[in-house]
Amino acid sequence: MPTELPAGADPRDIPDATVSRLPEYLHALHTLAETGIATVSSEGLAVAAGVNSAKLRKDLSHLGSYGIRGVGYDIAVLTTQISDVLGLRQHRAVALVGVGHLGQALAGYGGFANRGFGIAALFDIAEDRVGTVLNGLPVRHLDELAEVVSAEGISIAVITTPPLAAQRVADSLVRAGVTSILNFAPCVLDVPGNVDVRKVDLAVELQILSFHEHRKSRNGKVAT
Amino acid sequence: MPTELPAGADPRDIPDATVSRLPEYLHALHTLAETGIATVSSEGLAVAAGVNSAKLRKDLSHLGSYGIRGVGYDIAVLTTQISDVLGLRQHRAVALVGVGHLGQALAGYGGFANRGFGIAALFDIAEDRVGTVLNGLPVRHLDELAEVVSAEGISIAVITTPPLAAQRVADSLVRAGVTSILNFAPCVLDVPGNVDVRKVDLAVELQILSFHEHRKSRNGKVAT
DNA sequence: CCCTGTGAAATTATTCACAGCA
DNA sequence: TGCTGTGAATAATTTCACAGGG
Repeated sequence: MPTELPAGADPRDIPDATVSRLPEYLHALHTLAETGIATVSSEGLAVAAGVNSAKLRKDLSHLGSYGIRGVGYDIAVLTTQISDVLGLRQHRAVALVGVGHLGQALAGYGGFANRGFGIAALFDIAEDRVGTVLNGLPVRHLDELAEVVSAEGISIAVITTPPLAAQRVADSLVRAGVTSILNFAPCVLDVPGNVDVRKVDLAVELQILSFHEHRKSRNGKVAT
Repeated sequence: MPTELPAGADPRDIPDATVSRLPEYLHALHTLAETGIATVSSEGLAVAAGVNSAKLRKDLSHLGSYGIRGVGYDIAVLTTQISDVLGLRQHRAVALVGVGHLGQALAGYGGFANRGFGIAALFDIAEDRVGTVLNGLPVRHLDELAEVVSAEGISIAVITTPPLAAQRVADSLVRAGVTSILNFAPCVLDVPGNVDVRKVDLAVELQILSFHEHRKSRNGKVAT
């Protein structure tokens, strides 16, 4: 048995849809924990996370059984369990490339540190940005990437560059050993199969909302 | 009621998964148009958009048939068609509430204007922000929301406030007549059923990547 | 022929509904 | 009795594979 598998849950078997909701559950658990209560029912947690309770129970069942029938879930236990599955028990260092407006906003975003992440290094190529200090972190030149990634043990990076630079940056990141990328540049990245990419495109989100607006405005009946 | 549709595509019948990809196709089409070519095959467009061609064809089939067999799609025609379905032929005014770091970054994000959106108004409640000017737009007090939303014909809003303020802001937006919300605050919003909410949570995206990192690091094989 | 459009099959995700334990 | 965990039913999405038009 090569890799130790703690109990019940093989990460390989957790469906993507479930994985994408686990962070929401974790966040809801943190919020509930602050109110001082010790346990929560699937219905209570589901409401706090904005899903229905059947889906929540099914999701949690993929992690193994950690609830108490007739009572609910122990908030501390479930928090630990989900953090464990998500790999958040170990602090993860993140590199951010592209210190424009969005990059600066993310670099200063308090929400990361509270949730298991720390921006460990900032990179850019603009002469007037390299060397400045942001939130206590120096902005380094992209040329130092490989060195810093290795020194800081970074495996996750965020790209907030203009789209034309993004592919080149992604190539550098991959060469430096980064294996997960969060891409805010509106373009498709071409990376090796072992590298995970998630994309956030702000304009796309608005366009999806636009579709729904449009649909609503055609609301009345459309006669044949 | 008898909501029958005249021709081509009933927006009601376009699956969510397809809607969420249409903006990507549109973006890819714009990029291709800049190269000067007039038509593109499903395979070519699929690569540009980062999906496989069967999925792309199935998606486009929901809009009606706009391809030419043996040739591909006319880029101009398909661009118009998708823009139409997404409701982007009419310019949509967007309000942004919460002019912190992220809000400022979004207010200055050029990507919106190019893609059919304009930030039409900025709101905040902090004394030292209200009255300042950002990118040529004045930051108004949240109290003016209803008035401005009505005057500017705004139906879409972006929330970039701290989570504790977000629900209150959402309530105000709904009262003012906004029916689509893009929420960057890490919290669940409670809104009426006719209001669409999309949520973008930056920490959640990182946590999902963390899961995949964690999985990779347990790499060795676990025998069945 | 080439490439679209699409039924049919396969896969994935959600919801139901209830057995069984605390 | 209340609530979890889960098979079974349903729904949504993706993929296959090929008929048929240009």
